[in-house]
Amino acid sequence: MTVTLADVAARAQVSPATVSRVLNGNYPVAAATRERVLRAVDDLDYVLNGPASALAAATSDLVGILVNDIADPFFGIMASAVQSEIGGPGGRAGGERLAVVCNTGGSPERELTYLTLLQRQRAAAVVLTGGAVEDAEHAAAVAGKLRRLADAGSRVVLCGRPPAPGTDAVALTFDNRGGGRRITEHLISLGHRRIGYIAGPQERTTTRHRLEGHREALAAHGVEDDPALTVHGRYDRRSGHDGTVELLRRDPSLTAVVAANDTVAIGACAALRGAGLRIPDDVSVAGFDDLPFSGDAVPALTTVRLPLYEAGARAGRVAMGKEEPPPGDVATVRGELVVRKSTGVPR
Amino acid sequence: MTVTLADVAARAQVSPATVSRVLNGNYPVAAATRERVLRAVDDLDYVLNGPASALAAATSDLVGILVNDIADPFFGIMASAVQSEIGGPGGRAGGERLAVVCNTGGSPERELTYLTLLQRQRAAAVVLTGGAVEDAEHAAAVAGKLRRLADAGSRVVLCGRPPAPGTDAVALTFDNRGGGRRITEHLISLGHRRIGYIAGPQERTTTRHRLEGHREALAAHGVEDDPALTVHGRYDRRSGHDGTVELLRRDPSLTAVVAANDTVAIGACAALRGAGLRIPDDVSVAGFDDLPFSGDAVPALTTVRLPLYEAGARAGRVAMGKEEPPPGDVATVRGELVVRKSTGVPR
DNA sequence: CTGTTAGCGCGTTCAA
DNA sequence: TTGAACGCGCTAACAG
Repeated sequence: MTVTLADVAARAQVSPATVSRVLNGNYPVAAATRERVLRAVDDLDYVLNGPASALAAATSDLVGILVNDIADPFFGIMASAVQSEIGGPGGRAGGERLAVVCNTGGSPERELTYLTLLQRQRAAAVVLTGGAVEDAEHAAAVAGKLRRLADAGSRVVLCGRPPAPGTDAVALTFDNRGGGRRITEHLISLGHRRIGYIAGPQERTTTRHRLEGHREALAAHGVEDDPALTVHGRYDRRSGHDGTVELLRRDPSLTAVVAANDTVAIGACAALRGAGLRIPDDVSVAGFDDLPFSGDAVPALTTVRLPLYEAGARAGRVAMGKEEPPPGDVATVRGELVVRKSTGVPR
Repeated sequence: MTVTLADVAARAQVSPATVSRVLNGNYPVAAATRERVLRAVDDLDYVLNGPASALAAATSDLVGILVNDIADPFFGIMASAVQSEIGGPGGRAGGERLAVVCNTGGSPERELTYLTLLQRQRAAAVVLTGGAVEDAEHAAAVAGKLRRLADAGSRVVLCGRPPAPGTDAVALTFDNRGGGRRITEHLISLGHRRIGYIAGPQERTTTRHRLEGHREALAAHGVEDDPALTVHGRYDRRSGHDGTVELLRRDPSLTAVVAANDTVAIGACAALRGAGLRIPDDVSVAGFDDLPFSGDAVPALTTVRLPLYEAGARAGRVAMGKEEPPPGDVATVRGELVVRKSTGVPR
């Protein structure tokens, strides 16, 4: 039915072992023989059987990339960067590796499910992107999975995610706290004192770190941290809209809104506009991440730029063993304040 | 080292076959025995060996999803929809299927490479999203790959892509031509006569179909189709910006711009604003797709809504055999005109 | 309902 | 430099 290695061997008049060797290029093979084999492969339209190969070699060409939301460019950009680094030569049997982007939807259970699936597939490497869920039990379960993946030979890299204690996974962490601090400092320096904050989901590390940075800035400049000025929601536009409506209800005198990320900020802008407020004349708005659309928003969004592509690419290289892990297996990636048109002096 | 099926069998005091049976749930097993096996699996922290399983069963739990650009929500939305339908029960060994999102970057070579990789992995199904490249040689190569995938037992579904002649792949096609016609008719009905068109890459089906719809509308209403009013570019913001600058240079009197998609439209808006023109007072702008940000743009974008999520979900179900393929294996998915604030009567 | 027996297709020793 | 033989871990008949 389907053509196998043996068929190729027969046609090239060599042994199956020889065919395997030319395909993997791991052993010396006479040039003439290799020619013959390659021709047979071509003639027969032979495609290596991945599972069989992986079984025999006890490793596969799969590289898993876990993302919270594949429809969100924040993750899409990192995923495409990781993927750009894992292709090319270096893989077994033909040189190409298969990037497997897994969409967890932010669900802890699905995260674990996918890690199991990748372990089952004997993935060559696994890259986890985005913040982690702050739940002791889940964190322990993830750590266990990561440890077992590593034991089985998979390289594990965290991208934009804090280190996982109890594992030796390499972590490229975003400096969310520092970014959060800088964006709020920017607003304070403009003269804002009543600053609303629309945070992400309560239990995520990214949410907490950005919020902590915000509070650090308030404290450092002696600005009151009114709990009523912080609301939580998801990392989407809707949350920005609804959160802003709520903040405005609680304190109509606020002069600035900091959003958990750019998508949330866009929703905030919509809500402010809906309330008849001008940006930044009446209320300033700040985001986080600097996604592609942020510069095109009207007004262009002041935000913290995270080098998503660069971080993803580095994670990919580390996962492939093409780059040394950072000292201590942890690197912090800073975000840069980008001041545009959505922030100004308070009215 | 790693625990195998045999280890589980030994601990549960049953044969390996029985363990396999409870794991796959394909054969009747006594409740007591199943209990015992499941406990042993748990005790030993056993994880099925995917490659071995796939080798023996001659099929895998992998489902491939090909996308042109994973960082583009257009594809992200479809991919997440496909993926939402392929999980759950029905897969082998534990019920979960692994969605493999493959990023071709729009490159024909990578498209072929990924198809080979998926064939190599004996993927259970493959979903190709987005337009096809219009190159006879490449089309033939893809058709050949798809045929071989189907022969090997993979189900092949095209989502938002025209049928592939010479294959029996199911196609859920977007009515790009009809959408293109409706958006331009909308502008004509508002009174526009000098309408610029920023098309996508020359050689893609999506580009051609949308453009043809545009021209049909012009012809149907006796509006001159000036070749100078059409420019080509990529499906990104930059192309929208640059294309608009060029169109403005060629004809400063144009009153409307139709963009290849919403992302391009956003770029067009930025360029118009940069030229000191108001939208829609001076120039109307229309997009295509209705991505999440389109309603939040300022002004909110008039566009053609494509039911990306629904189409992706349907493709996923068909790929899983959960839904019957449409009659003739081809279904056309219509886009709906969404009139918002970016279009108005010409100045 | 369960155990026994063969492979699935390939990589990798060990000899030659 | 090449071939022969074995086994990777699992599933799918076939018995019982």
